[in-house]
Amino acid sequence: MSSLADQLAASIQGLVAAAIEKGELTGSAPESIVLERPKNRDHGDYATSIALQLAKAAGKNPREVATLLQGAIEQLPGVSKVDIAGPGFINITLDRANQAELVRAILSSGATYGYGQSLKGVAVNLEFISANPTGPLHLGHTRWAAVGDALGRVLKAAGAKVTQEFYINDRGRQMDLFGQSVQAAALGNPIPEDGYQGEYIKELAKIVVAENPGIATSEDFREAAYRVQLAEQQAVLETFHTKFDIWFSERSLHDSGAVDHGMEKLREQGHVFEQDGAVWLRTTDFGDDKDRVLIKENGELTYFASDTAYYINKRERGSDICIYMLGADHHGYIHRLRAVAACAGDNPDYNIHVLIGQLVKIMEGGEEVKLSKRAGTIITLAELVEKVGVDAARYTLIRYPVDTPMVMDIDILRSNTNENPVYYVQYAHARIAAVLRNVAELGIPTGLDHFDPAQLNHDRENQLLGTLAEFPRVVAQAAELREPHRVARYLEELAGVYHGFYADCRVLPLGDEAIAPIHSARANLCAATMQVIANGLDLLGVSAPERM
RNA sequence: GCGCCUGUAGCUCAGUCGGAUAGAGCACCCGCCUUCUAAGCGGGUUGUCGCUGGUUCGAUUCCAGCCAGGCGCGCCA
Repeated sequence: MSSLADQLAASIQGLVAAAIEKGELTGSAPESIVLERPKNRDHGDYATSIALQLAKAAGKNPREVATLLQGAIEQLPGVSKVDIAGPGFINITLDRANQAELVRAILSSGATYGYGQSLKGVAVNLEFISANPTGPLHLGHTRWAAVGDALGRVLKAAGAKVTQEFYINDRGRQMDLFGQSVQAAALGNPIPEDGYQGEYIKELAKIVVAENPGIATSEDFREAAYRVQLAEQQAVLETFHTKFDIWFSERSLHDSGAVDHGMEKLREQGHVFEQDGAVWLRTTDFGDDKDRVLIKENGELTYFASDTAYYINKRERGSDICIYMLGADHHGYIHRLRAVAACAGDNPDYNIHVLIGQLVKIMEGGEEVKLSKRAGTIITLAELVEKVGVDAARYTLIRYPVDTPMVMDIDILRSNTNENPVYYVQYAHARIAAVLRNVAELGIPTGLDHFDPAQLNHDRENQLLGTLAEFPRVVAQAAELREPHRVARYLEELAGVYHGFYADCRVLPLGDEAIAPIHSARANLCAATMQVIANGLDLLGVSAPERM
């Protein structure tokens, strides 16, 4: 389903091509024409600068070019007026009744309004969080838990086939230290140097001992505590509405032979070499600043070897695009991972996409809460949710682009005020729900056969319709750029426009006023708005309450 | 030294195929509920878009260099 704006843009492109054909213009027609929504509402519903772009090649004044196109654009269906402004902008005003047909489209599409096909048929592997199963998920993981899950939903809405995946780092030295730490806690011994110090280690020790009487070796402690800790992470993410299709164990990568297989594949591609007794991957062929070791001199595999094998494994499982979401402290991995893709014979500009999330600071009571990754004072995902709730936590983390560092103020998130944007959006939804309850009670007919689009000609209604029309574009762009925050920002704008409409356009009959077509029309407009807010919040994994 | 990210209003931040007078919230001031949810709406005040050049009809946006801040650069995991 293409939007009205897309249809218009295509039509205008046809007109430009025709003008060139007829010799009225010289130069080549652009591949596509962009219709933008002018900031200033006096500039119509849509505007294009196409005349300014064409003027030079045509050897004409931009306003002349615009004038040339003006008449033909005016004849297009759904267009009521075309103005030329400034240096040569073409401002288009839509026919209002025609625009109001959008309400019908939204209500019949329902929960899928806004969904598109831009990534149809593309299989995306979305890996995020991927924590060690050696402790609770903390604030850094939480940003990805929210953004990653929202991005997955957005990509699906754009038609992609998405696999959300959590890579469990359950192999290596950190796991051994973890086992030794839990064992020490259970026996009342001091935690080893470099071990895990947090309070939760003691709790794990108690659980492990209770469930496994007679447990003795640090390996057994490691395995038992691993299971408990992983289950806890899974449970917390469940409450945070973050879902994974696959929990992928690093161990399984080795056990299944996938690492050997990956290594073999890289050898075939000719980028593996030996030096100083170790086996290397020549990542510097593809932009990395140094080559990377796959097998150490002592014969052990590096963590990097797992990474490469895992990438190859994802691709062989059918993923076209592998998206990695990493913390800022891992940004050194960008070139490395892209080089891995290139070494495997892939196109790093298409098959792999590394997103880097900057750090999250958390403020409470005017002071920064310090984070310490493996020691005591960790703010965990569970604690954050306990403080502010799932909706506020998710929404706040999602509404900023991930490449900017962000500050979460616990005090603001706790407050039910306008400073807290999630309430602003949810309130709009609840407000509409209340209006529609009243509509039903008064018996105002709302079926689409009672919907007369010509009733909607107030400026506020027009503005609301224009904003609703943008939603599919926003979703497509959020998917394309991997930026779910765009959906959140759009919802804030939509909520604002609705509140403005609500202030000026009464939906229910006033006093003993008779029920008229305008009431049905507005009720349907409200229902359409509610649908779009609900769809948008769903893409963020945030609830859309009927009452607040 | 190399690499990634950031620099927009007093504060927190939006703003990508380059567009018209650079936006929002908070804060500050003033209005609006005896009929739809005031967690709302309307109005007022606030800017060398880090700096310097380049590209062009036009640059906060693209390019180069510089300045400032954050983070990282192991045969660790």
